Amino acid sequence: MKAHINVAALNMRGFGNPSLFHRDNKWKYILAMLRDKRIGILILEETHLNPERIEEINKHYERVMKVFGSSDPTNPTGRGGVAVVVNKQLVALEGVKTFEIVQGRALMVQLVMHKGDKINILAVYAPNVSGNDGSANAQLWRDIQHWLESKPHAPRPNVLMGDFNMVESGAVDRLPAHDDPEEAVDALDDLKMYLQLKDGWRTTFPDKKGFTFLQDATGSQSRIDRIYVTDGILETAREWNIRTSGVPNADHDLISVQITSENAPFTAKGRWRIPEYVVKDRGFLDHAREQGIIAKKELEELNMERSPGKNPQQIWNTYKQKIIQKARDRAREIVPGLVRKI
DNA sequence: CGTACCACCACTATCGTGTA
DNA sequence: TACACGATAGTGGTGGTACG
Repeated sequence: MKAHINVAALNMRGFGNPSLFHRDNKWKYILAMLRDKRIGILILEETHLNPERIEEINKHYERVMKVFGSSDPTNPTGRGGVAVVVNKQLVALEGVKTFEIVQGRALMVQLVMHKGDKINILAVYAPNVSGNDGSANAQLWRDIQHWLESKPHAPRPNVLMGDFNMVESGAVDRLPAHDDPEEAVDALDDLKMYLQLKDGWRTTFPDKKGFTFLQDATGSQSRIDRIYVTDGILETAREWNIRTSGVPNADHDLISVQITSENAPFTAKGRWRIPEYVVKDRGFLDHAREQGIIAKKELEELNMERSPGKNPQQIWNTYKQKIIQKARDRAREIVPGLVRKI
């Protein structure tokens, strides 16, 4: 049984050839990506999908994926558009709900993970800022917040991801470095605070330079594609990645993360067990062996004579306590190491 | 089917002008 | 002098249509 799921986002820059069967159509690359990278949920921007195209895709790829989309109101096949693709072979579709918050720009999907946990993913494609004018970009964040405030019974997103078309800190997220308009940064900040969300990649790599968008013409790079999550999700999230997508002519990279549902085994009320990555850890194994030998020696020295302070049960128990303590210590040491390795 | 065309889209850089 | 702002240019793509 799988407790974790790969979530990814990509700006796909159009549909490709208008025929799904044509070799230059992009959707077969999307499918290949879902399979190769074992992506359960994929967020797409600049999809240029109208309802007819969505229907066509859902028919053609019915056995493997389901697409939920929101189209630009004025030019659905020509600009913008967000979509959420569910890999049917990895994620159950029962109980899925969608909320179109801003047409062609913001679409929320609620999915039911195993054990009934719900995950609410808000997919966004923000307007780009032009020069110093961040007003359109800022407006999207305000529109989303107003929508949420006016619908207190709608789900709160615990994942916010997509193409933000701006960065929070120009010094580290752009090359050459430059800040984006304050209006946009502030509006996103407000929404972040309202939803208690954090930039997962930046939290994991506080000073690292990493970019998701390269403009060939100018050589400038930026990290305008991001994934924000709640603390609860951040705790167990792994594998924050920026990778090439394999989709032709998509000039953004694929961003992804592996998340675990909030009540998943590691943090559940259920019995704690030694994580797999600790069981395989050399430091832990050596310690377990050493302590085992010590315990065995103590047992032999007992020579079948028991007393309240010294008996086989007690020796066994202290042995177990020592191993568990070591496992917890190693787990704490290993996890940041794993993250750093990525 | 491929190609040629045209308007449009996305994103960044740069340059001139006004203001502190 | 420094910066904010607005307009514009530049690059390379897209989608739709027409044409062969």
